[in-house]
Amino acid sequence: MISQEKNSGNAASPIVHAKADRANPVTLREVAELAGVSTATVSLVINKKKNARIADETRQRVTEAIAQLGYRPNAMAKTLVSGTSKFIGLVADGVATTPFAGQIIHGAQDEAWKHGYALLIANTEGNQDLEKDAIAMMLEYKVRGILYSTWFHRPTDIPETLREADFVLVNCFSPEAGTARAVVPDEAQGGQSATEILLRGGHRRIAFINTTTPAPARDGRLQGYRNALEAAGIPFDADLVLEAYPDQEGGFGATDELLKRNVSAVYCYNDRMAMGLYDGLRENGLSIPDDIAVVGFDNQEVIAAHLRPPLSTVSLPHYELGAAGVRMLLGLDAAPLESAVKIACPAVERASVAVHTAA
Amino acid sequence: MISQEKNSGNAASPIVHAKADRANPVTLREVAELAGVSTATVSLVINKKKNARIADETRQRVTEAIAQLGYRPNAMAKTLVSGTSKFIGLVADGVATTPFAGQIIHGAQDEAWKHGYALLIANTEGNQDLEKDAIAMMLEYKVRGILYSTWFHRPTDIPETLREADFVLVNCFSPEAGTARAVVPDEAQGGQSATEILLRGGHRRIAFINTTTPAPARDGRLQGYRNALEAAGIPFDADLVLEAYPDQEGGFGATDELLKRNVSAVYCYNDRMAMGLYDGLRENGLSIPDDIAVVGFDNQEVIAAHLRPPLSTVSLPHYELGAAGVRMLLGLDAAPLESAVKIACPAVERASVAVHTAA
DNA sequence: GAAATTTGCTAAAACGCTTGAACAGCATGG
DNA sequence: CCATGCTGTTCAAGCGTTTTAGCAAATTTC
Repeated sequence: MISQEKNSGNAASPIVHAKADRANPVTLREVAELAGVSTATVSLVINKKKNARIADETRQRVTEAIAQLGYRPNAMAKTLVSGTSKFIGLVADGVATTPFAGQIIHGAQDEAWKHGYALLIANTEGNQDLEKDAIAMMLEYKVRGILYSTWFHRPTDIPETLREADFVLVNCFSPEAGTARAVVPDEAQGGQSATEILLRGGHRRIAFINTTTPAPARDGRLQGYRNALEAAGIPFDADLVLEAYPDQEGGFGATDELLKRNVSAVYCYNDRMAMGLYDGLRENGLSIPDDIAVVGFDNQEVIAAHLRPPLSTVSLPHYELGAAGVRMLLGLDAAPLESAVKIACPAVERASVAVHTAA
Repeated sequence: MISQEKNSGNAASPIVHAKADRANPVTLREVAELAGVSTATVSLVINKKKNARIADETRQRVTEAIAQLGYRPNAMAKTLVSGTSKFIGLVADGVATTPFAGQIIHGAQDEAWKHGYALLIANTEGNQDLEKDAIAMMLEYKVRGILYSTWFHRPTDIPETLREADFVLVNCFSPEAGTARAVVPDEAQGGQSATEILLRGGHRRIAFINTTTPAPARDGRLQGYRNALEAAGIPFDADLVLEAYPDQEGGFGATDELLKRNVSAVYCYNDRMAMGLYDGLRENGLSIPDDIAVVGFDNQEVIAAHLRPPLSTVSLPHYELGAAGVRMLLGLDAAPLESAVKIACPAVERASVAVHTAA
């Protein structure tokens, strides 16, 4: 009476059951009809429900029908019922402004996938309106949660709407502690590791060319340098800390000042400065690592691995940040509200620091 | 009788109407109740239906109710009804293997967003199974279509399942012509532009250091070189075409051979080779651009813009590829099946080629 | 061999929304 | 004043799933 769909038996339909048409996808109902069971049964079979009692023979028939029709579940319908999707949103303020950001996406995507989630990304280029829209979109699509990431490590304000979702800050943190979960690189440990590469190379007079731009990295990387020296019993000499704009030109330009310091090794705030410094040292007829050893920070592959000589440096763990963000979001990793979780920056040793032989 | 939900008037519910609880989102129905209308009306107001006749006063009340409750439509429910989502899938074989890929994502994301679509990305790292799963997932989420992209320009096989969706190949193409829409960089034009930079610089004897690795780029960039020479009336000299592995070491290693050719300018297959060549030329005491002018290809920012001197090169239009892919998918741009659409590689002139004064 | 239990399956409601048909009330035209 | 046409709104079906309660048949228990 109500539904005349079940043309069970009564001729007419020549069972053509063609494969999914792009516009008319195969539904559960059609599978059920072909298998001669109810949609409930098909659903139970598909989802391999533990305590569902289905005869092997039936299960078999359903499986065949599914294969025959090329059935694909409609995730939207599923989500409607369950209330939350298998999406994790990733809001980035610069997907590709830097080669780095890609790695955050990459890490997040891999980890999300591992747990059955797909990544929904939005690039906002820092535009507040776009950001708001992006978050709204994600909320509408019932994402499981949102990763809010920045392309360089910095404090950030938390957009109002973000609080409507479950979220984790990635590569950034809230200035007001205790209000958001966050994961950031461990700059101090990184700075320490960088310095230690040089210490292991036998160097005692080590300069640090820091950036002029205020950032957590600036403070952290300096702190790491001091910690390393202290641990090695070398007094900190403020005169050995220079500052320059954090790019090639900055590194190049710092060469002269550096040479006045009479050091045997330099730790640069980042790889780009190191790249500039390479040019500067070369112009002064100095060779790396024999005359001066150099380490950078960031491990920007295209640069670091291919300079001549290849640059020893410290990796910014972007991939790991993305992955850790997802784990924290899903509650798989501890995610304290009080302070950001710090991810280690592993040292990457290459030829820009000579191996220390004997004492 | 059927529904006892409409507690219209009959006491009991103390109209607390709190704002959206994360677990219990506000629904259309609640908005309707608060505004004292039916859900149909609310829906009509929200979607600003053209031929819906709604009194201004009603419209007003609904709008207020929405604001008051902080209502957010459930996109999944919407999609269920309409049949297709506002998603565009992007399958990439290396999201961040290279800084490039990020730009494809970026371009696709911006363009998609512009048309009200969100990007669903999946990184497969070339893994076939992952790829299949990713495409399946996208199909289940009823994506409007899929962008299938590779991190370097190359022919590709089209996964079986991809054909179940509307799709466009980005930065790759099908070896069997006429079977898929595709968008790729115009390598030949790029090679020609690169060579022309040198020709404009007054150079006549121009070497080309090509890659040893077979790829459309290898053929296209060489063709462009030949086209440019021909247009300038310079006979092609096979002796001026060298080959090397396409990285810094390759460029560096090609220096000696190059110097035997007695040329005044070099066009390198890519920026990384140019970077290596810089080192090689420097070691030979040659200066760029005075002794030898250099152009690269790819415009890999971190390298090209910051070498000393900055490198003239040609951009791979990754951002545009992503954007064009989306437009083709949505039917906004022509998308012939017969052959891939080619996107121009614009020249980027920097200081590695001196300006030509006088003839 | 009746009662109790287990097995295999289905009916139907629910998820939140859209949309065409329908309807009441009112104004207009003849 | 009846037919007609608007206007503003609601009804109710439907989108493709999941899931709980329930039912008939088969099997076991005593």
